Amino acid sequence: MSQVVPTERELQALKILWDRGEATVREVCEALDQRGEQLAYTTVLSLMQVMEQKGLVSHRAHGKTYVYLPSVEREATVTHLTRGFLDSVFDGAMEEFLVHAMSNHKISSTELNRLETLIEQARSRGRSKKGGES
Amino acid sequence: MSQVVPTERELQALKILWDRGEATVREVCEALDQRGEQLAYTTVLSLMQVMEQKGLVSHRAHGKTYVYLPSVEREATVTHLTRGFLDSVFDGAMEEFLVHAMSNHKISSTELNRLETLIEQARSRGRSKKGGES
DNA sequence: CAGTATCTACGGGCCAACCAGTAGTTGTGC
DNA sequence: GCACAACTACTGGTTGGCCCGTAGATACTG
Repeated sequence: MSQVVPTERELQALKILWDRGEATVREVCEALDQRGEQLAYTTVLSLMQVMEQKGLVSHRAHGKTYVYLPSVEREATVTHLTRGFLDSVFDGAMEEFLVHAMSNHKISSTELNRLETLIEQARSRGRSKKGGES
Repeated sequence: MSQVVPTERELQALKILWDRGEATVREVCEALDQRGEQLAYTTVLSLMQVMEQKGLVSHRAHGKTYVYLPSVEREATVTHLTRGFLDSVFDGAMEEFLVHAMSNHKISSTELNRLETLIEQARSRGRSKKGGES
């Protein structure tokens, strides 16, 4: 099961589907256009077909056109990608990442405040939360 | 110049070089072995050659063997990889990442405490620290 | 009906990453 | 010198991601 991990392009397409709920090839194509990625229509079509084959999206027919919708959840996918990143770059240590992020002034003071709030929330949630698996 | 970004395998090799300072192909090969990655000697050799060509490492001759050393800094490389990840997954928003990380109980309470400390440090550094670019 | 527009299906080309084998070189021991 | 061991150089093969063109089906228009 282990969730197929989307490639860069596939992720871009997924984002569009997640935002809209569903979309035709044409719509994905245009949305990509607006984000500065100009691709031939058939290129996007191929992308969707590959993604469907991977189980990332599914489609239903509306007239002669296909309407694609995501079949993986945004949260789960992002979690997967994040874990992969942390594993490969920081040997899985989230803390290492945070240390790195902090010491690189990538975070504004506004975000620091916001971060503290998040920590508080995480603490209170920590009580009731259940442990899943890897 | 925009720094060449290492692939997964290349990153593994770089980590070994960063840890040791320098290493021969044989040593990299064995280090990889210990981390569960069994690769033919010539495969690792090829890897190093490609990396050198990319400017990720350099070598000096010691007898008939080459001793490789990293020519990119760990910090810079990690920063690059991190930025790439944040851009592609979170549209560059570090905060989004943190929100995601927090709400997924990936962080233990011990780490939460540690994180608070980091925030404090970041605040005090924020004063004296100078901003770089971008 | 003829023409046009739009969609899907399929196939192929290109390139980077990855893996490894073979050949050639060099050093060492006897 | 000769055999052997270890190293580098070079070449090739496989895979996956990415991009797109052509062909075939379908619907719409005058």
